[in-house]
Amino acid sequence: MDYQIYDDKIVIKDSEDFIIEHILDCGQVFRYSKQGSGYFLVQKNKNCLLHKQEDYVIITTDYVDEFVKYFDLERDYSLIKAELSKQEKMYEPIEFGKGLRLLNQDPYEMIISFIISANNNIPRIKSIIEKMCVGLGKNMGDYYAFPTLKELQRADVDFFRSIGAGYRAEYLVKVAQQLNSFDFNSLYDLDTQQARKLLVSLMGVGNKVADCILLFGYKKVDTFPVDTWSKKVYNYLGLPKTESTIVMESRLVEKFGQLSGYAQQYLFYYYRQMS
DNA sequence: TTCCAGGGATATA
DNA sequence: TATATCCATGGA
Repeated sequence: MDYQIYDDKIVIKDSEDFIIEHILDCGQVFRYSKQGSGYFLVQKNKNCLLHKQEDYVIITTDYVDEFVKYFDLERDYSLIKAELSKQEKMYEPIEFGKGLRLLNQDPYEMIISFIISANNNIPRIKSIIEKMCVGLGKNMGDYYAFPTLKELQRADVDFFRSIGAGYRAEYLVKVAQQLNSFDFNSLYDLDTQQARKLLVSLMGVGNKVADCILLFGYKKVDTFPVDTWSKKVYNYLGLPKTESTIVMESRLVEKFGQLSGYAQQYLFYYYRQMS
């Protein structure tokens, strides 16, 4: 990725490998909103502003180093796309979402966010998370930080109900306690299967939510989260019929290997936007 | 009114 | 291990 770093901004030369809307709207991130001609984004307690200007994408932020990592700028997505495009029925989805990138997000934030995502839709997920941040997170002036674990533990079931979490309210209270003894960093060094096993021991985390945490929080790209959209994608790809999501996932990961996570994002974005 | 959304927990066999 | 049922909420 061709980019320049300044004190308070990252300047990316206009590229098919970085398109703001593709990155934000592919379902991996929830804390962003339109602001003027650009987008305002928050991760943990840090923020940035994204906008396109003539031949550049500008990321304005006080946390330049963090967001270079966050936006995965060191990775060459043209290679990933070239490789994936060789697969049948992949050319169109990749062309459609050619500017998306897999963000490097905070594992703890992913755990909480994707517990909320279960059997829910994206606008509601965003709304619940935002209310949670306003209610529990630190006031940073222009925005609220994602609540720390300690801040999260101050909330009870009634609070999570009041922000619309529904039956997930009890999961959140329970998992906030479980996370006291959860070694977040240890998962980076484990293989995907071992790490998944630890994650599904958490309340409200099943296979699919675990896969999202592994993919978006830990960059375990040999995962293919199977949700209601992926089930449609599965048929689109023409794989052997099955009702089992476990079988679907294993066939998808077998098909895409170490590029599974990337494939999943292009397909999810394409199929969801087309519907 | 029913269906659906980036599903998971629980009971049951 | 595999399947059936229940679960809050709000938009379509």
